Amino acid sequence: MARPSSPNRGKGEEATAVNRREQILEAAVAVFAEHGYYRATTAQVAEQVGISQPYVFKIFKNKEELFVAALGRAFDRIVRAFEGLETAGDQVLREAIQVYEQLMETHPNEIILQVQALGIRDEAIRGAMQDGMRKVTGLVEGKFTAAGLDHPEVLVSTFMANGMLCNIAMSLEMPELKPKHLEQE
Amino acid sequence: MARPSSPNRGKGEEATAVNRREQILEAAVAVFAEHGYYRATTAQVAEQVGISQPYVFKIFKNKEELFVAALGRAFDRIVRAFEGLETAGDQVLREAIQVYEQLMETHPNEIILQVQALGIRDEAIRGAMQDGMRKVTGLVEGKFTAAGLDHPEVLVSTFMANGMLCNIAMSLEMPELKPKHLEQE
DNA sequence: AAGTAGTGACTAATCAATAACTAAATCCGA
DNA sequence: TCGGATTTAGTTATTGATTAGTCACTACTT
Repeated sequence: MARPSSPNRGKGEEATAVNRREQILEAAVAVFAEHGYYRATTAQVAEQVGISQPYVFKIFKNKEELFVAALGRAFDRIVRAFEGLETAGDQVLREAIQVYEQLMETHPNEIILQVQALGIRDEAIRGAMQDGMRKVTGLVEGKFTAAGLDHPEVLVSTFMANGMLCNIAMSLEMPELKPKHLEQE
Repeated sequence: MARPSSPNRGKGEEATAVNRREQILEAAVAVFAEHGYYRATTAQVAEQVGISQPYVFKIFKNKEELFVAALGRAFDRIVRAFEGLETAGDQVLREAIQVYEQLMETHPNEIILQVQALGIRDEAIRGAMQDGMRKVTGLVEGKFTAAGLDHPEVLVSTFMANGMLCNIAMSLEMPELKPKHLEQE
């Protein structure tokens, strides 16, 4: 009784394992962001995709692996976004902020996921979080250095601190917490 | 069969409801910090205090209330610490940093608790977190203003951002993430 | 006939929360 | 000052719900 709703589907949306994986990940991001890792259930993820709950476990070994994959996806997007930075001089800083602000608007759930991962006491999840943070920090430092900025380490640290405060402001729904700079927009 | 281990206890440690409450809160901070809100069990908290699991529910209505109380305790300590700030001029900034660093050393579990609370999707807990953040931000802004600093809002925002990055660095066990300032220690 | 994509039914474990109880301390009126 | 009532501090036993994860199966497709 596979795919009862589409006995002859369009060629663009074959139900391959690969795009099921993507669908599940997308649903997982939304469900985890809404309810948190522990309260979110695999049944909710399955429901959002329109598959049965056990099928989730055919694609992902367990819930932890699903979360780690969803988190990895979120970090991949950030990395891809920052990889686009090419501007030289201190204009790169403004551009980096803009890129991140764009990301927060288009993929808020992936930001929420990160904030959640900060506090989850689970080896695999913490490991994924450490990896992600290291990648982002390293990448941004490379871009700041390439742009010829002085004290890139300090600037990256400040950038990360303000980025994190943005994430937190969003997660807590406290817009007043968002970073305030001297240069007003 | 109450208090089987101490039929005649020392007068300094009467098992009143009030100090049981304190004992439970202290254990809760430790247990929540180690395992996270959802993985931590009320049985673990009880065990650490040396009481039965159901007794926890005689003192706290439910697990959520226990966590909220533990979180409140953590914020109270931060507030008390910052209330001590009296220095004038931009020296107050250095002092604030020092006070917070002291706190992180003496009460790391309360810091971990806060990072966890950032990501917990629960109305009461989020509310407590918002309250705490507002109190701290307001208090620090008052102190910075009283010290005669220019642009206190910007300085507070930067201070909070760096403080949060410290918290995150601790929670993720990534010391390399700690804020880097220009003025080296 | 073999692989791919999927399901329905179930289970095993975990845990917050409750109910029903007891043992000691303290109070208090005759 | 004796002994019953009440309060305080705690316990044991249990349960009700939830939910990750498994198993055995089916139906298309190639």
